[in-house]
Amino acid sequence: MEPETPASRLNRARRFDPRRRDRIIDSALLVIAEVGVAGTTHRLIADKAGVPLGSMTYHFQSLDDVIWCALERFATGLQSSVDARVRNAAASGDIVQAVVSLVRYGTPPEHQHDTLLILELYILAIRQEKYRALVQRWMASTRAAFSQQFSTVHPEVIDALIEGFLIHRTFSAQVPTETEIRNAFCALAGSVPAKAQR
Amino acid sequence: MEPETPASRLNRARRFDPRRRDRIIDSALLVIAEVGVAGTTHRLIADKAGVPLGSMTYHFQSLDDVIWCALERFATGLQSSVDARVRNAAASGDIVQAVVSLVRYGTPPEHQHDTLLILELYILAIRQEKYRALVQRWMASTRAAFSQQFSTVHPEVIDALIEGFLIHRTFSAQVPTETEIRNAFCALAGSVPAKAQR
Amino acid sequence: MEPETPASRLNRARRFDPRRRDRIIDSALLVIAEVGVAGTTHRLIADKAGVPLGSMTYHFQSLDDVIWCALERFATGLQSSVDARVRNAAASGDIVQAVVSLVRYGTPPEHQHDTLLILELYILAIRQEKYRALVQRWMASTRAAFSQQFSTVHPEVIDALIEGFLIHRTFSAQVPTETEIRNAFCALAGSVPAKAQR
Amino acid sequence: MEPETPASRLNRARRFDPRRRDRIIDSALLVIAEVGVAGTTHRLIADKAGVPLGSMTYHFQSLDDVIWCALERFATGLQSSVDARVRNAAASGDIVQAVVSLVRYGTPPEHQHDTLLILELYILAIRQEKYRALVQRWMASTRAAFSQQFSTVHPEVIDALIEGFLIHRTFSAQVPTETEIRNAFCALAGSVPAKAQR
DNA sequence: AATGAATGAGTATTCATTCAT
DNA sequence: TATGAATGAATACTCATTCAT
Repeated sequence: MEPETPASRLNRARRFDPRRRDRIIDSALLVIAEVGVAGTTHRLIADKAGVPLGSMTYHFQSLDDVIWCALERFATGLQSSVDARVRNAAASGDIVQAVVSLVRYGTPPEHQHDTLLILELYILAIRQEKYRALVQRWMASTRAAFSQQFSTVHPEVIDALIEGFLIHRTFSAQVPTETEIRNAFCALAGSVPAKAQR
Repeated sequence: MEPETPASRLNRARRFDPRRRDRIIDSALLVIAEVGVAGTTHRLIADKAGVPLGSMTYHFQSLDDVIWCALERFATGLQSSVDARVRNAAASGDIVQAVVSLVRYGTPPEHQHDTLLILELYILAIRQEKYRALVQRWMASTRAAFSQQFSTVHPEVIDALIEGFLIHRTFSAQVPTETEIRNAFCALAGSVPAKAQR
Repeated sequence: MEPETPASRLNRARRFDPRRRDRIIDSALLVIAEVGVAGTTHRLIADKAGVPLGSMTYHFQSLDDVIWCALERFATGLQSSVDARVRNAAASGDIVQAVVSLVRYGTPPEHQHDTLLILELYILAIRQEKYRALVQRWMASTRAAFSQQFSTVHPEVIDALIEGFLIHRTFSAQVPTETEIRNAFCALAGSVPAKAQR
Repeated sequence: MEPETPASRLNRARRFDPRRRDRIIDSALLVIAEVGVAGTTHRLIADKAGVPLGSMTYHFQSLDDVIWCALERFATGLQSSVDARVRNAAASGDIVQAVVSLVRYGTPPEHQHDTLLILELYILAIRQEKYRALVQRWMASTRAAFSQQFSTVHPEVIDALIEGFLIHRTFSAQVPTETEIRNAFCALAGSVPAKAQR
């Protein structure tokens, strides 16, 4: 037997873990991405976060509450990421490139992870007002960013094409090339396509 | 008490119901649309179909099997509906109109019902090869139809825009007008927009 | 290993046990008397009845439902027992003796068992309308029986004295003798007491 | 930010609250009356008393301990109240009136509150020696008071009738009138009834 | 062929109690 | 001294699936 140092005892009992709530939310997001909202359980999240089962309902009112916190954090993060990308594009002057990078960001696993969570979010949004409001907030923010940059086209149209590309990328082995994507957005925006622009 | 004739017994017990399997599949689809794949149970489907619980596992290997049969039927039906619409458009010469009608078909409740099932299908497709193959088969078929009609643009691009419009229509109060949709598809296809065409 | 006869297999699996619901109710009553409504659990009842846990919620909607069925059966049984006793007394002409026997019936354990269940019933009756109605039905029936026999006194008074004797008997080492009880009821009824009667 | 004086800190954290234990006991009694011993939890009592959860097990060994303290205080209070009433009656000479007032004291809600606690107490008394002793102590004290006043009848008989009236009053819409109650006690005591007495 | 009684593995959730601070 | 974060044992309940009839 090892002599029990204060440190090891702390580790064993893991009392006072002020970031535990946050860690649980992060783990919840991983679990949702892995097994879906449907398959998500207190146990899976607790195991992934390395916390005892009782900790789940101590920190959250219910499983639905955990899932809500996780997906809200996810949506907020996504929204900031889109906003940042569009702001950068505005600075550099190439909004089309920003949009193209939006639909092609990340490695396939990352991409799949995000798409999955977005789809789960949509399904919840259809049935629950709380999620619907979240999705609408997020969409409105994205479109507001677009409408400043794309003056000639309804931002919803740009948003729809991005959505479609993002989702289809997850399933389709045969995806459009970057040039094709760029041309599509240029066509929608009424501007000349990529090559001619340079 | 009436003497029990073979006929009355037949009626009572509802023996020989060759369409029962079909009725169960239809009910399953309704249940999935109502409560999601996650909330779907043998009991709910059996109740909706008006069949005894034991009937479920008599006619289907498992609950997953019922869900698969239901969603496969749904996807197949959707595919035929799209194919028919595109074929009609080819005959009439206005493929853009066909595509516009695709994203605006149905009353809002019908639309929501279908979008929900499509989203559920996508989520399953990300995790299960069987569903992924189904989705890819369906997408391939749709795109084949488009590629015959839209010669100047990758059919995936048209498909993506349709997808985006369909999904966003479910959440967004503020959707593009028919003219805007038409213009978008015309722009992608490289053709002149709606009004000028006539 | 014994060869498995059809009978032993039946025993092992215990399928098709048409009286199972009844057995569960009886066991529930035993459990309630042992540990109180508060301490009653699905597990305790299932164990006592020798049925698997899943059987409980198959036969009953909820634990409250089991408890209700058990206490309703108990109250109904008690009511018949009182009615029978009073009817017999009416036939024999000695209603006072019938009442005395009511407060002294049973061995102490039986008595305690019943008193406990009655007290539990009262507590539930204070908070839940369903139980209150049951208790009132039972009281009304008892009093109707009394009012036919005791013409000179409000039956509620007789009933109250019985109630008090029954409850106190459970706690008090020092209980009144049969003669004292008899005298008390005679006094209430305005008739001459026991000894003089003979 | 204000500098934190000893006084403000005292106020904030509510340190030194010598009556906290008492407040908890009072709150416990309210909770028991509301939800029963079965439904009583540390959390409910702590909330009602406005103390932190940790305070419960700091001031009491266990939940059972809190409940015990609460019910003991209740029983003691009840006992003093009965004693006082009987002593007053002795002074005024009308013991029957004292007894009648015992079974008719309080508004219906008060009455119900007390009856509930008494019933809870009885149930605990059947199963736990500690509570049984408490109940017996209380009963003995009451009867001692009666036996000084009612010389001709076993005090248990008087006590039983009071008990029955008290409990039935909680359930029965149709209760005896004050005159009937008075007559009943007079009959038991062997004295002439109310009106004739004056 | 068809059923529904039966079961056990699994779920979310509650809560008395512990204990580092 | 007093607290609230933490825990694990226990709870009611759900449900896919099995299988004797």
